[in-house]
This record gives sequence, structure tokens and C-alpha cells, in this order.
Amino acid sequence: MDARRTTVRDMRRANRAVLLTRIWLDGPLSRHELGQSTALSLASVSNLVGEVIDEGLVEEAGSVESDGGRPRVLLRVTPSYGYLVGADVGETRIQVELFDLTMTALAKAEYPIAAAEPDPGAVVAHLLHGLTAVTEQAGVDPAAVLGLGVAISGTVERTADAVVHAQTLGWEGVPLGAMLRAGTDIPVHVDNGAKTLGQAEMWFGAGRGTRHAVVALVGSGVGAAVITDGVSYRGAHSSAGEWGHTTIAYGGRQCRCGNLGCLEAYVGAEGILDRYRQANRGRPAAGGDEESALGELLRSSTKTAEAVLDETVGYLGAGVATLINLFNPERVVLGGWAGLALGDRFLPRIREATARHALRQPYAQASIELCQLGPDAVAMGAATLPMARLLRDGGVPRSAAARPAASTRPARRPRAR
Amino acid sequence: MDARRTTVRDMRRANRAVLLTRIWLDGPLSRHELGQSTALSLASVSNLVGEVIDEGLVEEAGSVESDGGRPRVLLRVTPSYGYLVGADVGETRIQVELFDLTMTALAKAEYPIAAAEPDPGAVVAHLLHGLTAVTEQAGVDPAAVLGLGVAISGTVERTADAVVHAQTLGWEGVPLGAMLRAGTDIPVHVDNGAKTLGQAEMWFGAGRGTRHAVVALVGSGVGAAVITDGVSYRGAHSSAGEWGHTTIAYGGRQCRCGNLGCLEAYVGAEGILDRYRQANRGRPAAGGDEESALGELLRSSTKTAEAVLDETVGYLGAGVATLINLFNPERVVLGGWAGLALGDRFLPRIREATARHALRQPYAQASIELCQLGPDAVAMGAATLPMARLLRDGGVPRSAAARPAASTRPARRPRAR
DNA sequence: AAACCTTAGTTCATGGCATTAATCGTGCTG
DNA sequence: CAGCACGATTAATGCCATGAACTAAGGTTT
Repeated sequence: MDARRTTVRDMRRANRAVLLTRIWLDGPLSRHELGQSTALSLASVSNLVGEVIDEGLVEEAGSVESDGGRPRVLLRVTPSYGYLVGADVGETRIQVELFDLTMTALAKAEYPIAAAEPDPGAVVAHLLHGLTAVTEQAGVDPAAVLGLGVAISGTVERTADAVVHAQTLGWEGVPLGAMLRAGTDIPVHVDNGAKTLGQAEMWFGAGRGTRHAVVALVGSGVGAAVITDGVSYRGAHSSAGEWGHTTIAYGGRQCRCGNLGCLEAYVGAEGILDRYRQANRGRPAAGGDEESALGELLRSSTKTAEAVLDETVGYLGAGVATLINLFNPERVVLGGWAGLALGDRFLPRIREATARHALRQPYAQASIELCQLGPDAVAMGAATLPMARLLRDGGVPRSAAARPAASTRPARRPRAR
Repeated sequence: MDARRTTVRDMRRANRAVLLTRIWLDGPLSRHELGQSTALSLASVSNLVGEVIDEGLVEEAGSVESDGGRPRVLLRVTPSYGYLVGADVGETRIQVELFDLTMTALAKAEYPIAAAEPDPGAVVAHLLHGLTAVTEQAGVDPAAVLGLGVAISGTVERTADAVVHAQTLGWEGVPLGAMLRAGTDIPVHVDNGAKTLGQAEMWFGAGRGTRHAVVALVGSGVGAAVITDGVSYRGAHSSAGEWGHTTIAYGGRQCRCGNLGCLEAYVGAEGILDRYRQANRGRPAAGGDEESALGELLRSSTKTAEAVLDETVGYLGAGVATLINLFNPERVVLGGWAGLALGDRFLPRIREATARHALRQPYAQASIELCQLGPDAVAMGAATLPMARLLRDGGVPRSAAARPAASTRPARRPRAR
């Protein structure tokens, strides 16, 4: 029930978007197949495809024989039409990567973060530096970069300024988008890291082929990215999906958020290790950082360890069941470093625990899988932000389209042979 | 990222839908105001409005002076253009109501249900009987009924057959939509009762003016209707929003669904009374049905009652916090007969309990209110289903539009004076 | 009361769009 | 080499929203 008018231009943009999205997501396709799957007439497909080919956004990529007729010409998005930069602002380091339009990584830069609560200005400086660094490294014209996507933990307001609230970084209302835009002309997109990782899994990972999924991320923190009908569910102010602090055990363990009985206090890495420590009468788990400590715990086969892990699986199942009951997804994708570690060993038991806690029907409609991309995909997920924008707009960055259209129309492209 | 083409006709339909929705929801409006709020050109507004006036769907309704110029003519949806029938299939009775397009109830029929697990055929017979009964009662031509909406507890597949799975009725895969269509030519819509009630609250009740809300319903059962960006959130198979069986107290009380620690086992009417019974050493709460027993409990001021109710408020707050964390709504609307009873007395304390369990930021972005329409609004909610359809299609039931367009175009309507 | 101003709403010419039908292109088969 | 089958393009058509010009309806000024 959108209160937005539709004009004749929206129509063309929408159809270009549909075609581009199909071509990009489902690999090389012929005009015929495009017509079939989008219900557009062949004439329109030809017309629209001709346009995007003229613009250089799409190119012909060989042909495939058709039973005794003219062979079909396959189309694909030109990988070098433009480039995407994705950045992951983590708690310990900033990672910046450059991709071509096939999402192949071409260059990478990394900056450690020293302070526990880094200065926003310093982060912005790193990001801008990384932006020029990766373009130089890959030998790419900065003007060919279609956009910079930045993923960050915490919530990001969907406004032009992209105001960030990130407890873990100690940021409260940092207009990261505005700050970046002051330093570069490249279009900037900022979003929550879990959401971008979720988007990456949907397009290239365990979520492929589904339109309704929940990507459940378990690490030190616990969060979820909800995808509905192919797009990220955001809620009123983009903070939807805060799964870690739902109450799973009323009056239970203290969580670092100050509340009692949060899911995170039971299945977050810290929560697991802490419970093990208690069960083990104060003796700590093997030293090192959280990640290796959890790995150690998963490898040990003492009764205590078994009991703690068993309990963890139960809580995790209950948490996943909550997601299934409330969101009714086709698929739950379990990820995050702790989630993957648990899932590698216990996935069948996690499924059982979920079955015990979820309603029968929604459970039967959902499959539970593990993430396929690994935690480094956050930067790639960030790069999907400008890509999503490109696809949604049908490939025409408004301003850029206004100029060339005013000049004389280029002659029809020479036929590829 | 919809994979659907757009044609020139979709454009007009979409714009008609936008205009109709505005006119219907926001009362009498002038063409000028319509143009402003929809961004359509005045020419198009005039054109489209002229069309719907010719069809009789919209009518002029007086005029209002404008500072020293030609007065504005107000437009409204013609209340008698068509009629809507809404039916509520409850556990103890079937209620059928007829409304005009202003949602004014004109007639009503009710049928008690004797069996605990009523026969689908009998329910269908009652519904069809009710359909003719209310039209006769109101003296309305059955052909003027735009649609029949049926609300039922349980999940309803969004297929043409509208297959219903309702545990409480003992129905497993009943194609209610198909069965009804076999008995009437009127378009039939079937949906879950909580979702229709939620829609009613969004349009006419406590949800007015918001686009993201969760309607939390607490009665014997516990459920929720999630509204995102103005439309009901359904998930992959329309069973999203099963709030009652999320785990709130891991390993806690046995729920009737067989699981342990469900929210419903604590804040559902039965759960509350049962906990009181246990706290009160086996002495039952005041007799009568659940509803009066709960009323009695709410009025009593014993220490035991206070303790149980206090606990209930805590659990309810945790449950609402889960909704706020996961869906990030602008508003949570608390309803259902038990929810209203609790809310009437404890709303401030429910808010506090929610604040304790939710994340600070999402909590601050959400207001918590009580339902305004009462439980009888389920039938009206059901009637919103055909209305929503009418608005979404811009008022043209496809088939009906095909014929008249083929005949000669009617002359321009005489100008109203 | 006549001329003029202001605001609301309508008509008309225009350009953009997808569609259908016809046409052209390309390779295979008899 | 003619005919066929399938892919892709072009041409003609009808629908659509838009801006500009115009009409309608009331008040205000002289």
C-alpha cells in the first residue's frame, strides 16, 4: 500500500532493474530466457538489453546452439563496467576490499584498530585511505568505482547521514555516511555488518534460491539478519533482528547488556565459556583468546564439557525455534565463528533441539543450514550494498544518465561476431 | 528485488490504487490535496478521479472554501458502491457481518458451534447461509457484495484454495477457500484471525498512523500480527507471528503445545489461572469460565494474586521485549481479551517490564498501547480483506472491468452542482 | 456592477513506454 | 539450394502521465 505514484519512467527503470538482476544473479542468459522468466515481451527485452549494451553495462558472452535454429546469444554483466569497494569495520581491524562486478576480489587493504573505542575520525581516515589504496593496488580508475559499502556492528539509521549507534565501539550517533561523503565523491552506503553478511549469504551462500531466510550469527555477540521476500527486514529504525537479547530463560544468567536470561548469555562465545568455567568449579577453559578457547572446549571430551555443550545446543535450538516461529522462514542459515564451530560438530543435534522447541508446521517448512562464506565475507557483503543499488536502479546512476542522454545518441553498436 | 515486469497498465492501476487508498483512509479530500500528497500531476489526478467517479466508486461530497478562490470539491469513496462481508470463525460461534464501504456494520448473523472440532462442511454451510442472511437483512443486492472475508484461528496458506491448518478446531489441511468458492460466486478471502484483527487495528484502531507495528494478542492463546511498511508480515508460508510458543523460560512450565517454557504457558489466560491455582495450594480460582475467573483474579487483592499477576506482568514484558528487539516496530498494540484485562490495570507496569527486558534503543523507538477495537473487531478485520484487495487493485476487479470497457464509453458525467 | 485577482479543475498536445505483428538473421536438414 | 526452425529486430499501435493553456467559480477592488 505504497503512497507513491508511478510514472512512465519508473516503468522502464523497473523493467531494466528486473532484467539486470536476472542477468547478474543467474549468470549468462539469452534474450529468450530473459523474456520467459520476466514475462516481458521479446521486443522489450531486445530493446532494453540493447540499451544496457550500448551503455557498456552488459555484454554478449558467446552463444549456445539451439536445436536447429539460430543460436542464442548469451548476455552477462560486463565485469569491468565498474568496481565495488566493501569495507568491514570490525572491533580489531578495518578491512577494505575491491571487487569487480562478478564479485571477484581484486585488491585488499587492512588497518588494525588499536583503541577499544576508536575515534570516528580515525576510522573515516582509514576507510578513505583504503579506498584509494585498493584502487591503486588493482590499477583501477577511481572514477570507475560505483560505490563504497561499509559494514559496521551496531545499528545504522537509514538516513542520508547514516547515523551509527555502536555500543561495542562506544559510538553514539556518529554520522558515518556524512563524514565519508565529505571526503569522497564516490557514493557511500553504510549498513549493519550482520545484515550485509546476510545479504552475501543470500546471494552467494547458503541462502541462494530462497526468498525468506534468517541468517543467525553467533560469535562473541549474537544477532540475526532477516531476509523477507528477497530484501533485508529492517523494521521502523533498522534495528530489527536483535536476536541475542531476547529473553530465553526468564530470570536466568546475567548478560553483558544488563538484563537477565538473554540468549547471548547462553550461546554467545563468552556465555558458553563462562558457563563451562562455572561448571568446572572455577577452573578456566584453556587459555588464549575466546576463539581458541572455544575450539579447545569443542575438542575436549570431559563430562563437564559434554554437559555444557549439550546445554548450549538446547538453548541454541530454542533460540532458532523463536526465529522460526516468529518469522516463518524457508531457511535458517547458522553462521558466525562460534555458530560455525558449534554447527560443524552439532548441526544434527541443533536441528533436533530446534524441532523440540518450534511449532511443528513452521519447523517442517524451514531447513537449517550452515553459512558457506565464512566470516571474511562481511567486506564482500558490504560491497553488495552499492551493487544492490545498481540493480535496483536498473544500472543508471541518475546524474550520470542525465548527461549522455542529452548528447547525440551513439550509433547502434556494431554486431558482435 | 521483485522479478516482475511492469507494463503501462500496471502504472495506471498503481496510481488508481494510490489515489483510492488515500481517499478511503484519509477521509474526504480535494483533488488538489490528492495531487500534493501523491506527487501526481493535477492533470492525472483529475483524469483518474474522473474515471473512478464515472464508475461510481468515488463521489463528490460537498466543497470547502479556499482563501478567495474557487472552492475545493471534496471526494470520498461512495459508501454504497459495494458491500463487504466479514466472518469470524471462532471456537464457540461463527459471526457474519455486512459492512458498507465506510465500514459501518449494517447487518449481523451468528451461529453457535456445538462440537469441539466442528465439521468443515458445516462451517462452510453456516458461512454461506450467513452470507445470504446478512444481505437479505440489510436489503442489499447480493451482486453488490464485493467480497467475503473469513477470519479463522490457525494458519492459512496463501494459495487459491486457502488451505487451513487449525489445531484448535482439529482441522488439518482444509481447503476452506475452495469449499466456499464452490458455493458462491462472490470473491472469497481467508486469513488468520489475529492478522485480520491486526489489520483492523492498523486502519481504525491503535495502529493508525504507523507503518511498522506489532499487534500482540493475549487470550486463551497468545499470538501476534506483525505489520511491516503497512502490510501484514507473513513469512514463507503465512504462519509468521507465532509468538505464544516462543521459549521464554528454558525448561519451564509445560505448555499445551507439548513444549516447556512457552510464553503462552505463562501469560495465556489458562497459564495465569493455573499458576494462581498452584500458588494458592490447589484451591481453584473463582469458578465460571476462564474470562470471569481471570476477572475475579484481577479484582482480588490477596498477596498470592498480587504475586502471580506481578510475575505475569514480568513475563509479558519479556515477551513484548522479544517482539521489539526482533521486529523494531514503531508501536506495540496489546490486545486480546486477557491482554486488555491485564493492560487496563497494569499497562504502566507492563511498559516498565518491557523496558527492563528490551534493548534500550529499540524500546525507546516503540510505544506500547492497548487495542481500541475490542475482540468483536475480528469480523470487521475479515471484511478488510476484500477492501484491501479493492484498494490494491485500484478498484477494478479485473473481470468486471473487461466487459464495460468493451462497450461504448459512457458520456462524461454531468457536472455536480 | 464591472474589472480583476485567486484558486480549483479540465482539456489538449506531446513524448515515453511496452505490446503485437511482421520482418530479418542464422544455422541446420533434406 | 530450398525449406525450415528458431532467435532477434523493427514497425505500427495504443496507453499513459505530463506540462501548458484554458475554463470555472468565488472573492475583492474600484
